[in-house]
Amino acid sequence: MQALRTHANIEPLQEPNRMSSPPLHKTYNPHDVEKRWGTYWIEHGLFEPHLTNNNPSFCIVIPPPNITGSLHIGHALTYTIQDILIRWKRMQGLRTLWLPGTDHAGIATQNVVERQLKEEGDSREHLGREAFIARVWAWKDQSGDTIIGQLRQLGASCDWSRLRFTMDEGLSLAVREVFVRLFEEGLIYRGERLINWCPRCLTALSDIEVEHEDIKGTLYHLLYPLADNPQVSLTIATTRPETLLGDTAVAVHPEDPRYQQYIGKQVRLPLTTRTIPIVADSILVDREFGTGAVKITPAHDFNDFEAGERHGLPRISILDHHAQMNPLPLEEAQVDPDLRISLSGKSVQEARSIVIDALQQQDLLLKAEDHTMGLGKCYRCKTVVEPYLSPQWFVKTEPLAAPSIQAVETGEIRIIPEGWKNNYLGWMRQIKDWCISRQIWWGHQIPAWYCQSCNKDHLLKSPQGAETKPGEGNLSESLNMSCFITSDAQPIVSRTEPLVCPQCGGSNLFQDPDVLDTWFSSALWPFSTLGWPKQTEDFQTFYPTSTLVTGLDILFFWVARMIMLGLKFTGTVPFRDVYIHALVRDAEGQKMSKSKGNVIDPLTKMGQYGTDALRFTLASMASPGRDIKLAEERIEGYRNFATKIWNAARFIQLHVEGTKTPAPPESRPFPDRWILSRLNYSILEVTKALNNYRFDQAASCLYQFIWHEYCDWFIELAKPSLQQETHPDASVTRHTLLESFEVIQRLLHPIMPFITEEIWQSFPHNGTSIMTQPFPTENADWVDAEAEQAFARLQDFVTTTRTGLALLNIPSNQADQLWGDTTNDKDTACLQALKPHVESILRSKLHLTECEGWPSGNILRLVTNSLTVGIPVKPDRDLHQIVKKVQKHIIEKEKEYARLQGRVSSPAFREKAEPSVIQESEARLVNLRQELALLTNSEQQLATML
RNA sequence: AGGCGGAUAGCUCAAUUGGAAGAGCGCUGCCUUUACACGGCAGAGGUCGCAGGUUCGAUCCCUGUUCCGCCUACCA
Repeated sequence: MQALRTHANIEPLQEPNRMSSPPLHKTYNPHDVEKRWGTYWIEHGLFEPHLTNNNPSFCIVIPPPNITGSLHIGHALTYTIQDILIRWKRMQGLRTLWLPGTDHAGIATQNVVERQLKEEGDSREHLGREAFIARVWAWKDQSGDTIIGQLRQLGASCDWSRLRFTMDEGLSLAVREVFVRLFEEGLIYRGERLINWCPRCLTALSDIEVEHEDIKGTLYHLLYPLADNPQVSLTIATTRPETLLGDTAVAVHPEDPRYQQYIGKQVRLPLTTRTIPIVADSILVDREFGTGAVKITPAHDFNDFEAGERHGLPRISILDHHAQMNPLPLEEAQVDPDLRISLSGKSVQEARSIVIDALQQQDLLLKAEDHTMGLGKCYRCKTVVEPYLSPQWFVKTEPLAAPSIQAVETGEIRIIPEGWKNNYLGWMRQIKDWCISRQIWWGHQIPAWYCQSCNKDHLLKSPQGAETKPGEGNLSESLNMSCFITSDAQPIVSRTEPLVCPQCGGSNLFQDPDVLDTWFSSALWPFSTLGWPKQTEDFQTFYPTSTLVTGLDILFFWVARMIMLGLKFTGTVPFRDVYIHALVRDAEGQKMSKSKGNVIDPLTKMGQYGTDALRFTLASMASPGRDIKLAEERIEGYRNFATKIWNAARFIQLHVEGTKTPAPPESRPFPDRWILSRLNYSILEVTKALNNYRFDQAASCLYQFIWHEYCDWFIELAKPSLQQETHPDASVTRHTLLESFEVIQRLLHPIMPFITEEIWQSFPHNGTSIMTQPFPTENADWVDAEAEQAFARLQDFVTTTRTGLALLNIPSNQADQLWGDTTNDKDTACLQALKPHVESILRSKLHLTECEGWPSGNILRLVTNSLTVGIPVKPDRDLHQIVKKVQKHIIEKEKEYARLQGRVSSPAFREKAEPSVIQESEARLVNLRQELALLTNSEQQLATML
């Protein structure tokens, strides 16, 4: 640790200079303070790592916010936590880098710009691909960095000179490199699969981009007559009757006695002229559910798709990319002509009621019952997602998952809190292939090209299902119209654009129109941002990164995939620790959303209460594994804390100003030794908490120590000696005040960077910034158990005395006035009666040796081992209240006494409990007996006076 | 449907190899004492979700149960 202090990034501790610094303003104005130091830090390059030394590195890559985003409270939490870690490690002398950047957020950004175009009466299709992309870039340049500015406001000490964007040249290079290598190894493939399709965004989505929601639906029981005996029908249960037009089989359980005789026969598919087979499938069919007979619609249901594969069934897709019924496939499906006409162009909902009507007319609808079912929605636009058969690109994930599972199992990557580990492992173990192609324009276009000559038979397939050959119509127009490239086309995958076809030498090539899933480039973030695939200095210094801080919501989207691709391409884990923090909710525990109007805007709160207050609030509530319910009062409370610190600083400044900075004393009075010992303890506690990612514990420890020990006791005790210059302890106290307060600022700095910098700078100091001062470490010289014990007794004595005063309703500030009062008889009698009561309270808290001479006049004199104090008192003449209190006290004590006596007299307890426990219990019993005697006595005396 | 987590003061949350329940906010009372009323001092307030079990002793361990939250999932 000592060695670290000499490193260039950290300024060694020095005697503070004597230069007079401007004193703190009378009132704390967070806005001024934040503005001043926010700029200062950047101007002095304090966020940049110093590469010239050999200290260990510490690196966090930022979870890149979307360029469409603006800072919400969840961001504020995650970035505050990261900044706390970064500032702390930087102060500890590590080569520290927090690498910032933004994500191009494919679908989200495209949606934003498309919405703008719509307002202008324009459209993406009308603009064309190139112009549209140019338009998105223009939008990005204009408002894409909003959130970066807001991050700076938050005090985030990112190295802004290394700002990255997922579509930067370097990052795009990494994307291509990874894509090509995965393709070459057979880990990326194309195929016509059933995928999740958003009919509004007109693109494929991966499994995890679909949000599930339970809705109330209907389970329809439909009759499918046997082809050879229409008198007999199978009853099929379905929630989606409209898809029956695409049925290609009916499945029953092979061992279901009800249906065994029908297996292999045909049914007539209602509303069509087709017949379909009855197959046996034990995987698809649950005998208990519905009727035990299931329709198979391979093109519209994921299970049916798989069942279709097992039985070699054809797939009939009856919906187009807008999830509307389309004439062409309906004709292929041999739907009744009249129905075909009425269905054409209808949405799923409309089609459902038309189909139900038609079935009813033919008496083929047996019944309809309520049924809750899961419904998938697009995570970007909340539109109902439709399973859709289309050619897409996939990553084969299983070979990538195996090492990723191992990395977490062996602890090479730690997930904190550990509870989420199983979540990760469970998902990884049953991972599915990752659909990475998106039918949008904004993003990394897939580096695959097609030769029109080599694929001349069927190259394009329209969303309506029609296949066209190259040369028929305008190619680029077709691609604009969301045509798919058929899955049997041969892609040429390359790092650079090929000029000629390697097969035929022809030059009629065009690039795959799809772009990659946004999360594909995010998955490379920890190494692509550091320069990979080049072996840059940054990459070598900072990779693998140290800690990844994120919310649970992107564990699978992002974290899992970073681990998979990081291991695959760099051979090592991308980070050591994954710290997963909670989600922020409002005070009622509701998820914050604009539509609910319960959004707490961090920027507003920062303006209102100060950034430090917000940061401290977030830190204090970041307990692991729990959602954070943010109540505004908490921010207010910590704003008060900031004010308290400010005023403490002013107090010290006021009393040290103009005096010589005191030399370190040879010996200190015990309150000074006490506060240093407590400070040392706090340093250990805060460090321990930060080491364990317990930001809540660090915060509450700081709060408790600074407010309730340093301010409430130490500063209060310092006052008498500071206020008279001749006091023997004045110089020592000044030194202790200054010294400990400076350490406190450094200890607090990671959480409250602005106010601590302001205070630190306004005190005598040496160095550029508190940021580059060493984080406080343990100081064994400060440990003083004796002083702590002595101080605890003092605190107890003072507190108890004050309690006694309050009990007698004596305002402490009236003490002086009362001092000379003459005593009257009634008061004396009252005090006499109360004596046992007060004494019992005092006795239970203090080790009183005597409680003498009381009442003597109206002076209460208390004597303990070390102190004698005389307190002037005056009883309340209305005794009723006091008697009530005494009686209540007695009841409580009696209850406790009974319980304790039961325990102590139990033979089992005596036999089995530890001796120390027995002793303790017995001692307490004796104490209680005494107290009870005193109290009862007191009560009786008081009662006679009423 | 499965998995995980939570249930402790009016609110938000701590703590505990099982042995007298703790903070903050809020509330009540007193106090404008030259750091701070965004303050000080004191106080009230808890069958530690419900029911069983293990134990001399359970808020803590076990079983069951009820709510709430989250994650995963193909029950048509």
